Amino acid sequence: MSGLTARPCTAPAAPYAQAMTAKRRIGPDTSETYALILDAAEQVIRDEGYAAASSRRIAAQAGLKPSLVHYYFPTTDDVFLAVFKRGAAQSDAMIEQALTSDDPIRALWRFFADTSRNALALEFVALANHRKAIGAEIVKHSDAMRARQAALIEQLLGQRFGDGATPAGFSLVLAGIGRALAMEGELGITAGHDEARAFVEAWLDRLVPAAIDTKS
Amino acid sequence: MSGLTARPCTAPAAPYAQAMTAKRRIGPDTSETYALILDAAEQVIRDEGYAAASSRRIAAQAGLKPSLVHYYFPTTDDVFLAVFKRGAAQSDAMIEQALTSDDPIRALWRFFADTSRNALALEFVALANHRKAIGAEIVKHSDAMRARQAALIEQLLGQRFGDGATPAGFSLVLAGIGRALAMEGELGITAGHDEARAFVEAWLDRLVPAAIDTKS
Amino acid sequence: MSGLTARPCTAPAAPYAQAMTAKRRIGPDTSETYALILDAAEQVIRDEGYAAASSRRIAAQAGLKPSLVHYYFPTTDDVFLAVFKRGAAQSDAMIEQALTSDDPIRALWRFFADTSRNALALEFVALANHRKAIGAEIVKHSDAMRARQAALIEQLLGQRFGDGATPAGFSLVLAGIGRALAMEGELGITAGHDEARAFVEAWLDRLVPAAIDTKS
Amino acid sequence: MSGLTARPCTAPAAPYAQAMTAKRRIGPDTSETYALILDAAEQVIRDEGYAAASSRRIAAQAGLKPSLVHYYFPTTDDVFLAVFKRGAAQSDAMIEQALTSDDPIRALWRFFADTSRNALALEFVALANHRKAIGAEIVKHSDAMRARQAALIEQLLGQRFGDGATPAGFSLVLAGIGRALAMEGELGITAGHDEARAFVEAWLDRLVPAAIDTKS
DNA sequence: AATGAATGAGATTTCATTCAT
DNA sequence: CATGAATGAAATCTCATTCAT
Repeated sequence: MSGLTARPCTAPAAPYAQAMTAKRRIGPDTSETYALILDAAEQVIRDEGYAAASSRRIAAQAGLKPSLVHYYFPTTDDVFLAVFKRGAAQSDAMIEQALTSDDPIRALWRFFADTSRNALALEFVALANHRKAIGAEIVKHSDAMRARQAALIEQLLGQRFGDGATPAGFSLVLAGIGRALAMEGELGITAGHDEARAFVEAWLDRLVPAAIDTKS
Repeated sequence: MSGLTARPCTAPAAPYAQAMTAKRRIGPDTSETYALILDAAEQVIRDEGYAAASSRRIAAQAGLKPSLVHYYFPTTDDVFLAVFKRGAAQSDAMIEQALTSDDPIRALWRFFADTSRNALALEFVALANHRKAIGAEIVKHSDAMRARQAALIEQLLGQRFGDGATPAGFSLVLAGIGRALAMEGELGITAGHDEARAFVEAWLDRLVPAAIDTKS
Repeated sequence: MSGLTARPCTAPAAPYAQAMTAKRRIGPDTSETYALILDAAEQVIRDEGYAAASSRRIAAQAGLKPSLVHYYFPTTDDVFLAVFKRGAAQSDAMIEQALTSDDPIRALWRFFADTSRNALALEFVALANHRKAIGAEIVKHSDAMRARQAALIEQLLGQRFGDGATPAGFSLVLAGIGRALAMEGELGITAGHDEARAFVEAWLDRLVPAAIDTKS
Repeated sequence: MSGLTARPCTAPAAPYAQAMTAKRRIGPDTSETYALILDAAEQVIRDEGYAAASSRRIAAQAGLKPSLVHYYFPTTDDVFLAVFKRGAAQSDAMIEQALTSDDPIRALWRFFADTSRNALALEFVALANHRKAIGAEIVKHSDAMRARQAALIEQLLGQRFGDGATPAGFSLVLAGIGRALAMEGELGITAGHDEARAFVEAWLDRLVPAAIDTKS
């Protein structure tokens, strides 16, 4: 795979963080170096894929020595998990901001169709295939996010759904279409994109007519 | 699968083989090992992710020596590309079958929401981020598939779309929702799934009412 | 060494040609393919060094399949030896032509200082370090050549050497200076070259004055 | 040899090390392994040719693990370059010593005709054909050496040259003859050697008569 | 006369990780 | 806090060679 070597899963399903907490610093850290490593790791994952995100590569990106990465994150999986958690927290904040904005539904849609966080999320989904800790974290985060959205959508749209849709279903549908647009867009696929966008917007207009006025 | 009489791809990548590409024997004897490798590679990618699909790992899965994998596929990328192309051809066939069935729209929807081909497709999308050859192939295939679907949808549903939807947009929307269901389902996320499914089916019922009778 | 892998010397000091003569064709062959392989091998050795001249690489250069190279030359060393022998024969011819020309001494000097055959010769000398068969062949050829030259120089210049020089010594001196010029010239070293050339020519003029007139 | 306080060259080639090159410890502890690798590499190149100098082979010669060789020299080319540079520095020292001796011209001639450093130098010239970094280093070193010699020869012999020879040309001529003697001698070619040696010495006697007395 | 298949060895390089300091 | 040294494992790829056809 030329450069994409699968790391030997020395501790595949191991208690990846708790057991060695005592040994080395793990978990949120306020130091600059810690953030620097996460930034570098995110960059590498985004640009070259999770398989390229070795501790050496991350250290190089950060301008640090590999040993230091291991000092902060005993295991490379720890880096992945920390990057995911930070990214998930950022997504949460963005969604929270969307949901508390003037026009929550459309803000949510814009978030879903936004390309910026998509490549990273996709890498983590692919990664989840063989890093169970990542998979569990994704599920946890995804469930919480959908529940939060569903609650707010219910409160906002209440009885409006006439097509058999429910808040959670609505959230999933928007997310699915948005993600497809973002993912395909990044690959360079554009056929049907404008039409799909227009279709969703027309649909939202029917569901949330009042917001048309308040929308920027 | 073995019906596509795949030829070993040593020829295209090996520098010394250009002169005799045409003479390459493509009988079943040759294809067996070739198909075996592709099967093994697909299995590994599906189960453990593309990053785990090393020539060693693939060979082990196929019960072959690693050297033999390199004999058929000089480069690991060649394996990926061949697996993708074979998978794409299979998808094409499935879609074609769906589109020529009694109830093409719902068959298409069932294909999109089907979990079986999804993990593999996702791996390739992730892989495409840093393997341009894969990316190009995905785009090519995806564009062709969407065009084919749009043409048939147009012919079937014609003026029925009342929401500003168009055939290509419709295809994308169905694909996006289906993929979200499949991907999340595989991860273990289920919130909102039944509702989303019901919603799509209700929508399809409004668009393709006649088919309700013919559907199983 | 990235691409320069030392071939495992499976049969290092083995009777590299005699023993398997019966098995496969070896030794001078008049077929086109045989010459094609030698041409390709020479090209590769010249351009990329002897270490890059693998049977695969040679086959690629010749547009043939690797198996065919092995069919003509059971061992890669056989290729080297054949290339060397052919090159040596060509050098012999060139020297013979020089020695029978109007101005043999200067023609010999021009041959020595000629760059064209130098890179190849150098590769063979380097190769001789660990392929004893090559080394033996070089010594044999070199001794014969020097003897032939010495005989002719003696006949031409006879008693002219006043500096304690003898024909064989004279031949070696010319060869050494010429080779240095050629070798350094190819590397891009030029300091002192014009001066050395002028020096040799002045020397030859003193030794072979008559030829000044006959020289073109 | 260990007196040149060589630093491990991990720094220059390893991407992650730029920041701390200055901090690299260069104490004897570090240098030992480094020098050990260089010694082993030089030995292998000398005995079996540059093509045999794989990281495995070098490690075996040094009694180290192959990984350790890569730790010090990320790339096999780095080993070659380091060996060349060290050898060049040693040559420089030897030449400097020759040039500052009682009888510099004859000492230089003895250096040129010395067999000990010749095999190695030849390997590097052959290597230079397809390793441009090596080639550049050879040219650089060779030019500097010739200039230094020419300057000193001029100062010593000044107007003595009567045959159209100049200091730089003289240096090249001596080097060429000396190298031919050394190289052929190593191969086992001896025809004309004594005569050539006698010829050069007679020539030097005419050029540097005074030294006859001081010479051992 | 020629060639596809196969294979074991080995070369280069990268990795994660440990450890002593 | 941080890091240089070291190492075993693995990944990718190339080789020479054999063999059956």
